[in-house]
Amino acid sequence: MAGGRPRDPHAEEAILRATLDLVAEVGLSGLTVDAVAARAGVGKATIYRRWSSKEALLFEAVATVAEEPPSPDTGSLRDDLLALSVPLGEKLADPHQGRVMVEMAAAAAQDDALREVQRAFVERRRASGRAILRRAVDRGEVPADVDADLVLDLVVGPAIYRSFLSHRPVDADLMVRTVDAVLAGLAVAAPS
Amino acid sequence: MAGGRPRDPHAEEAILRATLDLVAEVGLSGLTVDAVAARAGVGKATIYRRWSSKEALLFEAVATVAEEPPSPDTGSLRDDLLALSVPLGEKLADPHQGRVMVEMAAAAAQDDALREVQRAFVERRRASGRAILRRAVDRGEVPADVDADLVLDLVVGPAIYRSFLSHRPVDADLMVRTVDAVLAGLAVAAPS
Amino acid sequence: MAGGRPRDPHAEEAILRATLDLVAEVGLSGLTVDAVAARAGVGKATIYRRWSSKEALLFEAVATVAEEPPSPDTGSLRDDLLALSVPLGEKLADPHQGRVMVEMAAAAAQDDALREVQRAFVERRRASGRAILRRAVDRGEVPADVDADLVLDLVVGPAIYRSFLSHRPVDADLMVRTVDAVLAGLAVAAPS
Amino acid sequence: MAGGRPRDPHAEEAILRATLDLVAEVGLSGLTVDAVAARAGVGKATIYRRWSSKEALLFEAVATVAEEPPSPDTGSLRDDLLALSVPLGEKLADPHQGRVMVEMAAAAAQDDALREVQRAFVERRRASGRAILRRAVDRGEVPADVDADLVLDLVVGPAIYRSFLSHRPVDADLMVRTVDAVLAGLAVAAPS
DNA sequence: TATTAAGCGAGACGGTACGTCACGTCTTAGG
DNA sequence: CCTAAGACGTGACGTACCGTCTCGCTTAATA
Repeated sequence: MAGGRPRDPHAEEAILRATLDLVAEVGLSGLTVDAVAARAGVGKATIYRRWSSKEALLFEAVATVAEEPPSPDTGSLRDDLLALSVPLGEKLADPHQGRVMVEMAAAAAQDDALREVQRAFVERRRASGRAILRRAVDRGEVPADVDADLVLDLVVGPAIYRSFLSHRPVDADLMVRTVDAVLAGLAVAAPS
Repeated sequence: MAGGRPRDPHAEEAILRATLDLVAEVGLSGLTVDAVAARAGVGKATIYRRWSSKEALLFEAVATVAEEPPSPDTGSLRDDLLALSVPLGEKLADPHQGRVMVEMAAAAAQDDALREVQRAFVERRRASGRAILRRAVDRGEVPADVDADLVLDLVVGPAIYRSFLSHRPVDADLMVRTVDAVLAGLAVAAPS
Repeated sequence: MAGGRPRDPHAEEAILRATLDLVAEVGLSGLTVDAVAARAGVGKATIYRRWSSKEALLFEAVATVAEEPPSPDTGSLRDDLLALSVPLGEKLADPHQGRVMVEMAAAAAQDDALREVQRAFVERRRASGRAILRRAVDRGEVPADVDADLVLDLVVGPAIYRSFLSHRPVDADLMVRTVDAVLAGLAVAAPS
Repeated sequence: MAGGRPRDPHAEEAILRATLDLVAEVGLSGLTVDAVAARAGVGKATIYRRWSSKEALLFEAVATVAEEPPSPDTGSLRDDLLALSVPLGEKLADPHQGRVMVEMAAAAAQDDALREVQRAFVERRRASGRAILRRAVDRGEVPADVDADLVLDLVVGPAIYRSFLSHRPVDADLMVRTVDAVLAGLAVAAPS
């Protein structure tokens, strides 16, 4: 048993593009499936056949354009961490992207499936961060028993906190000072 | 001309209570103005007369029940910081409250007025935190040029980041390890 | 046992005037008590203290400006009837007044009290018409057993029917032809 | 491009039936679109997709159940006219139907489109009446230059006037006496 | 003259219905 | 079986009026 018309890949592409365009224009909360369908020149059913909700659609659309997490290996822990955190800071500093990020976080908070998607998305970036720390351990820059997860939380947390909750500006300088403060803590914890 | 029947404070109270009850039951996204009105035994217009949106209503309801920010003065920077951060961690660890927090953050991201309310709310807590650091400076625990804002971001950020974005558990232990890591950084920055 | 402030006759007058102005502008269905109160510079309670509904208010407002029914006595039945019917035709021919009349009829259809008011209002005009016919009988113009009520119904009915239901124009010529046709019927019923 | 799901004729039917049921129960003014939707098991949008107002809906519902205008041909002008007017009299005599009729007239007075609908509805009945008179002319019962429109206005007007405005009872006897009076006028106008 | 009961403008109150919007599903005809 | 189009039932939205109810004032007639 088989056959039937195959799904049109053009439709998929058009939907994702329309989604990104619209979310940039009106935000996640202002996004409507009707508008996506109209913009993409597609029936609503064609969207729901592929995604279970507009949030799921947005998550995939965002994933589509998200570049691979950077895996920097500059030989310096500080530079590696900055290569990881500065792009995040730039994303949060952009009002559009920052708003969409917190709206996605809110959506994920209410839906187990989306939460898992977002967790996995973040985890991929964290894996890259753990690799950075592993190399730093190998180089002797930090003690072997460093709590990599906590270090990453400390590097990333302040920017998230500022952007999502305390509504103070995020910029590159913040990321630098954050990394330096965290490294200071690692140094004292591991004196020669 | 001044006249007119004054607004009924009982209605105000009933609305806020109904809002809190309902948001605890169904979350911000599941909250409807109709339901609040019904639960409070109030007409919808009575709600809209006071608040411009259900988000604004929720913000005030939450502010109403929010206890004053703790102003601990234990004589120890570490204990003071924990007194500040552990209650936040507990709030985030509760699925209900954590979800509502990120939903409120998303709402604030889309509305200037709400953003300002949230910013002020957070700022009051941060002021308490800056006082803690000032006292620590006075005691000589940390150098006078400590960047209090960054320290507070580092203390709070990881928990926010975990709860909102990376969806890993938050608990008291996390708060302790975070504070200790931050203090380690301060120590090395200010060696005797 | 004592007084209390007497009702302000200025308020009464202002309310009735505002009602007539507004009903001319927006019709009975578009009339709101709030608007009447605002226009009259009066509290809503001051209106409800005097009238039980906006329809009752309108009925009294209209009665206030309604001139006394004409009691023509030209010596000719034809002229007397025309003196009675032509002004009605003019009222119906005016789109504003015609619309308000049918709206008032609809309101009266739903409310016993208003129906009685309207019935009495019409009855006063009919009494004048019956007097006309009585005089015509006295003059020997028509037989003594003429059914005055039916004659009046025949004189007035066509204009009402055209205006309310069949939506064809009403004009003075219609009233003349109607009266002449009715008189023709009377003549044959009372030959020489 | 033509596609799209066709409108469900079952919904249409259910809506019209619910409308008639409800208007019989509560009258036009007591009719609510919500109630129609609930009774018909239909969403409100499904109603608004087809009709622009509850009045428009009612007009169509009434038209749906209105029997074709009688086209009597008894060979007698008197009997033909009675065949036309007596059923109208019965309709007006019924409090329910009479009330709805005047409410519909009031609605038509305020809306051009509805007025045209009602005008056309009445006109169809009037055409039947004109045919009656034409045949009477052919038979030589009345002169060729009879003003058919005026005759019909005279036959129908009194009942309308009584029901809508003067609030006196309408019954079959009234219709008979009206027709006889009108015929008397025609006879004198056309003596052998 | 002091009291007092009712009226006053203003406007908030609990309701009800409005007409709109977006949801996610379903039903067409056609490829 | 997929497609575009678009109607479907559901349910919340924010608005507009309804008729009632305080408010803090007059304003006269009564005691």
